[in-house]
Amino acid sequence: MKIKKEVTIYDLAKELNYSPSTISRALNNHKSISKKTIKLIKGAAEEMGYRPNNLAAGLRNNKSNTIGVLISRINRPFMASLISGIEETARKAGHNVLISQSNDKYENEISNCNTLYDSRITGLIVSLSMETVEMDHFQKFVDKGIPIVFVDRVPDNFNSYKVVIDNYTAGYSATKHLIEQGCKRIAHFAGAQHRNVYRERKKGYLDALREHGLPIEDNLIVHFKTLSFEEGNKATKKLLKMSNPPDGIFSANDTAAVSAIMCAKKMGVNVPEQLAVIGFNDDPIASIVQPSLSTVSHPASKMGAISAKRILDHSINTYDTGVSEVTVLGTEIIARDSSLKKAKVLESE
Amino acid sequence: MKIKKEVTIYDLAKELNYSPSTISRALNNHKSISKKTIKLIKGAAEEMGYRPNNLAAGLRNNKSNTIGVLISRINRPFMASLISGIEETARKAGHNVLISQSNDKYENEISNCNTLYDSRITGLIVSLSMETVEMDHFQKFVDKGIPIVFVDRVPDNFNSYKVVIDNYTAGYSATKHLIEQGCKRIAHFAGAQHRNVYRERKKGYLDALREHGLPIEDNLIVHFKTLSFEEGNKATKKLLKMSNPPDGIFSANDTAAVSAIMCAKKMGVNVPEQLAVIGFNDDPIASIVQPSLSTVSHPASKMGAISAKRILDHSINTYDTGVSEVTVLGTEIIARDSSLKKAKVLESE
DNA sequence: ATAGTTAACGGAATCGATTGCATAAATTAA
DNA sequence: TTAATTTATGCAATCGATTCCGTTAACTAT
Repeated sequence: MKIKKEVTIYDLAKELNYSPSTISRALNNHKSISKKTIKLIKGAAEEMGYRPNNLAAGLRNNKSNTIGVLISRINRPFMASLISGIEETARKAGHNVLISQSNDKYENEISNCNTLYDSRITGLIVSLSMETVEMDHFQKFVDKGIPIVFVDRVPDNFNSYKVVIDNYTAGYSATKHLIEQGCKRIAHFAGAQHRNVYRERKKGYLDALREHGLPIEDNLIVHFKTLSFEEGNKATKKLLKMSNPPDGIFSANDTAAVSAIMCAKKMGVNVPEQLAVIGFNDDPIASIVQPSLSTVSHPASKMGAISAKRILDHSINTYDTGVSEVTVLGTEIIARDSSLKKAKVLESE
Repeated sequence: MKIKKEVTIYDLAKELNYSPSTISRALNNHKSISKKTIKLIKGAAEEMGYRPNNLAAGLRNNKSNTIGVLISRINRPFMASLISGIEETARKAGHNVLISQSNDKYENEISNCNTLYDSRITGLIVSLSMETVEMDHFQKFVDKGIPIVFVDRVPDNFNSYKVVIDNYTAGYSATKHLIEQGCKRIAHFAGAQHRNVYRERKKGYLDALREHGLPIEDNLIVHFKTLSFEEGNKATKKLLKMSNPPDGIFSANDTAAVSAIMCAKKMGVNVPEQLAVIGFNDDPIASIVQPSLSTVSHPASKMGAISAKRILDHSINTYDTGVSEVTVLGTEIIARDSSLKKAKVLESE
């Protein structure tokens, strides 16, 4: 097959008897080109099927109008929504989005970091892998003045833009919600404690117990590796087999929370009467499981949009490496059937 | 803050007293450079923090080692898995992935198409928007010999690579499954008929009815716009209020199927005894809803991997525009509680 | 020992768009 | 009418990597 030759500004220049400079300026609406000429050139460009070469422009300007995204996994509801928010915002501003997933491996994060750097991205949006502790691989971005926005799973020891939710308050509120429903012995499904999100949620849980005069029992706090369905099942079974089992569970994610509900049902434990459950994220499964899962909703798409905006707004002038600008978004307790003991009581009256 | 200067092959050349050509060749393991020199140069490159500039290389070679992805929405389980598969495969081959979503709008699809083209992507992977009928916006890729892989939602009138599942057989099997479970009056939740996937699934449904001697009733076939939860609810309510309601539903997606189950339960209709339900996609909600939803599983991630491989394997030499190379993947019926009447009967014996 | 090969490397053009610095023409000011 | 601006455009360097042609120098074969 024949492969059509690329139409460049030089072709346009030759065709229209203008210099490439004029063509370039016209296409970019440069003020020193008359409106007449601009219209003429743009018309011809359209007609001749001219399409700008971003690689050439990018090389010249040393930037690619591309936002890099580095996350653990795409196929999680939260992450998919996050990316969706990033993509929408970026595209409206004429930017592209490069994605890469670390699969929660430190090594992959480093290698993806480099690849994204090599593409001369305008900025980087990161949600850290489960394993990441060292942050050296991000330094080259800082050195070059390329903005980094950490989202959700953010580092403690690295100054940069950050977009997070108030995990502490969310954990506190979720726990308080269970307490208000009459729970006295609340278990917690905790995630990896070196990741801010899980650590903060747990802190909120602990403080809520303390401030409401409830005892903290270590054997009611289960530390998960991945907060998976299987892990949740196992943990729930173990908890419910205790001589004095908990009457509530605050899970750091929905997956484990749903598994708890299903496990409890299978074991003949009533939810929420005997065991109230609240999760985190408001995944689609939360509203489908029965009883429907109370949870903490996470403005994922909005977080993506804000992160992208941070990059787009970033200007070399105002940027200062030493500063850590943190955006904290609010969350919302979604009270569904899995925790509403009181409502149930009222209902049956 | 100070912004570090980029380290280029020229810097390496000056530092090591080699020409840029040699540096370039060494970094690419060119055979005409001695192993000693390669080791020396690569060592220095590492030490000086050299990182290749993909924009420059891309401009020179007129390709960016980047795969473009154009889909309707990222935050759908199927799509997220698809992208995940693409990303993994692409990255292993040293390629990047640019994503863009059309939100099912024809206009967005066109504009995203252009933007991706401008980035000189190596190949394009597309799942068509709901609205798309005209295919002109893809022509420029063909003209330039850039491979396009259509996935899942593919065009009828455009020759290219295609990666799909056998929707007809899947629809046939799903319907047959309901018939085998004893259903006599099976309804169908159909999607937009100008999209191959929904059209084929319906065809399979119709043929299964015919071949099993069941009548086709037009009022049991509901055409959806988006197969949403709300639409599903409305449709189910209407069906179940009929004087002789259906005893089975084959839904073209899981969302609508789940809504049918929940609606039926609310109306006091037993699933699967009075109404057997089977969906499509095997979304996470399918195994969570109760009774759990029987469905057709879709190898989303694998489809992504295959699509990416198609692009990577593509060589200008073997490519011919006139040919349409279609890869058809198999699906699997996942029989869960929402359709297993017989198993239930056996269980209660 | 001499022609013929091969190994190892350098020169310089090239990819396409951008932009600082000229320049010519047109307009305005004085 | 002439100098001073303003307007519209062109020239040529530049971004960083690649690659087609050389060119040496070392090596091999006869």
